[in-house]
Amino acid sequence: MQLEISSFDALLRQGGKAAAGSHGVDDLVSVKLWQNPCWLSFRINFLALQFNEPIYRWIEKEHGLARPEFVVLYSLGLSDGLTASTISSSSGFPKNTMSRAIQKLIDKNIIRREIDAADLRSFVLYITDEGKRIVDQTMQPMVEREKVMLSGLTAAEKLMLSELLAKVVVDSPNWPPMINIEENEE
Amino acid sequence: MQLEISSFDALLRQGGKAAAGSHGVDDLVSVKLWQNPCWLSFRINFLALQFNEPIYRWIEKEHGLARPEFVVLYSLGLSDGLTASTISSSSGFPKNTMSRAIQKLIDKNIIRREIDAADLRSFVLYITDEGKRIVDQTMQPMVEREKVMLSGLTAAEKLMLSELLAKVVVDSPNWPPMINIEENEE
DNA sequence: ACCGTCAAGTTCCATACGGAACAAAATCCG
DNA sequence: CGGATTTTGTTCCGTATGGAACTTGACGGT
Repeated sequence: MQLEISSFDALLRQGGKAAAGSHGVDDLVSVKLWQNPCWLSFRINFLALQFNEPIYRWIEKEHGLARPEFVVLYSLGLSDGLTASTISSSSGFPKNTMSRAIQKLIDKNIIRREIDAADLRSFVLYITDEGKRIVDQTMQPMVEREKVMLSGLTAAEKLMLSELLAKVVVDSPNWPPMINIEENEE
Repeated sequence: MQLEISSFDALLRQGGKAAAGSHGVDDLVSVKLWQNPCWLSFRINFLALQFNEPIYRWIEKEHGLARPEFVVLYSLGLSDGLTASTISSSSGFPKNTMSRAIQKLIDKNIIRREIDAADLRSFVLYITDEGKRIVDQTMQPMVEREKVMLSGLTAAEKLMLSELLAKVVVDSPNWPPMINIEENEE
């Protein structure tokens, strides 16, 4: 069965092609940009990679923290006093990976853990001064990397992009969970 | 050292907050949306996850293909006759991971490999009929997932988002490679 | 108050992952 | 031409990963 491609869908995935020309970008990247029914996921994944790869490589080298560890640390930097499961669900990492990361951070005195009197199963996590220091030192390269990635956009375009992405994220709780597109086999 | 936050940066990361309200979205997600100096990377990574997680779970279950395998297959579906290294560099997966994925796909008769007479080191990869069948069957859920994710945007907004993301991707070859933010230690 | 169910974290274990070393072929360059 | 260098792809190997089972505590209903 061939998919029907509406002309608007075609328009969508060609978005911005006219203005782009063929500057420097890799051949296969071009194809994935302009001849790809899944334009959104490619672009998002590509950009995520462009951010994550250098940043996490640098953090690993500079501070000895793997990605799951840094995710925990960064989350606490934004909002101290979280629990493991909260961080797990907001970040998409499974809870056992988070559990190990938390252990390592505690061993390194980067975070600290207190028993939650209200729920003896869970612990509340707090960032230490050492942890705050690391967050401060990593924030600069991260912000800088984002700035570089956005340097091709005008101020108005950056604002527009920020708004559109936020709007999609905010809408995410409304999406159906995509359990079994085809329930009808087996 | 505290970072200087310009008022435009603050505006940027608050992009779209007024219109959003506080609908359903998780507490920590809210914080990461609105109180996060790295608004771009969070939003991008969050959305990538929302796409990848259900899709790759479904592909694994339905077709027995892991993510690196499917990346190879999908790339060939868009542009047949690629080499391993091309796919590796465009996707961000290391070449040994791609190598293994290619082996598995060949074993499963999903792709096929021919010697490149012009360069005896490399192989040219082609998708088989079975491979085409799988691509056809997976395209529908993937496109559908994107459609769902974008359902909160108007047609004009979708087009704008597509253009902005494409523009950033096209600009990526111009970014400095971020080798050693601070060259001056060790 | 008790029992079944659910939620938070940990541990176990098989496997996938990716860095590094490697072999073979192409390319560069004097 | 011939040796140094780069590129392509594979293999090796230690480690991180994430599914599943498990422990402990909370919760809901009767």
